[in-house]
Amino acid sequence: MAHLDADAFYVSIELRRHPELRGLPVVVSGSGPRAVVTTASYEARRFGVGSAMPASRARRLCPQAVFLPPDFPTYRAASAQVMEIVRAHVERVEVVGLDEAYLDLEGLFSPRAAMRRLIVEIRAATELTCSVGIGPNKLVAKVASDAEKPAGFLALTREQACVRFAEASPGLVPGIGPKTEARLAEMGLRTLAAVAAAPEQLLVERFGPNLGRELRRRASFEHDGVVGAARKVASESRERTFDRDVVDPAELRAALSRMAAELSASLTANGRSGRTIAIKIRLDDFTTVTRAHSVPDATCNAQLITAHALRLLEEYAPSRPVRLLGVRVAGLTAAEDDPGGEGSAQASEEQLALPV
DNA sequence: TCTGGGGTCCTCCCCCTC
DNA sequence: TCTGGAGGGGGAGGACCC
Repeated sequence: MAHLDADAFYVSIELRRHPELRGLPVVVSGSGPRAVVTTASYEARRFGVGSAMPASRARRLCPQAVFLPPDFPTYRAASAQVMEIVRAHVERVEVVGLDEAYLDLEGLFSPRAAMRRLIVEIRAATELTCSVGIGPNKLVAKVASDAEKPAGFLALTREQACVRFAEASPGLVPGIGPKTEARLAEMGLRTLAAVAAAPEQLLVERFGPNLGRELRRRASFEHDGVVGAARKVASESRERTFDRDVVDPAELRAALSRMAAELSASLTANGRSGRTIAIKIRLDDFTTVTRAHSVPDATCNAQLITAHALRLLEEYAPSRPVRLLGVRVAGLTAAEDDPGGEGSAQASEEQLALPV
């Protein structure tokens, strides 16, 4: 299997339109006071700027960097172009986000040569460079593609991956995040080799049967995931972090109503509807609360989603200033799964359920 | 330093039903 | 009639990913 990952994707696309910025530190980020960095060029990364960092901090670390706003429609179009080229070379492709994909290389005569040709073709057609990792499973392929970025190309067996990354911290492996890494460190397990060698019983006692066993397998680069098709969408949401914390209930209601209308429009346009309506509230101290309510029939109706969201907000009645507010519809069914649902043309005639 | 937006999956707990 | 366990669904929170 291979993992293909475009290098600094958003920044690279911006550099196509702004070639004069090549070689300079460039950062793609939002513009508000609470924006975070979406992508940084490798020149900016040398100053310590990285993804998900507050843009304010990025400016302090690298005041000379050029900050550009994200342009997602253009990134989506570029992604589609790249994935079209990938699909012309490989039959089974699992796209993950805009900038990466897993490829099933089974049956290819010369997988490495095929991947070399693919990245040359992507570069010629799009001016974008990619890194590629090849391995016996998705986990090895993913870690291998990250190992020598940018423009990396690395093929490893599982055993080679275990040796090469033995001393790396557990967080190198996808699925082991900062929290799990910290808990492992508390147990004295600070490297992948240490986690792989830890008694399974110890990990199971600390993390439970599922995660405990999975951690040990991942640290040993064992993985049985297949290159699959895109998963069904399970939920859709709209959320917004306010530029300043909001106390006024009327302002919160207005923001929530706007987001509910926007979400409803998107669900309707995509023929989706869902049974669970939820709100998300982040307070000024960063505590995050969710409240949800399930209705008997799947809906994408703006009035209904808004009414339930407002009711959940009213019941929670935030006791502190609100930093973020959001609305989500989950338990989605597509129109073709649910021909009588509100995603269909009959929706307008349907009796609306009142919030209880 | 002060932490986005859009998602998925897992776990725990509670309640209801059988 | 009462009690207890199993199992499912919903709700909440958390970890993780791009």
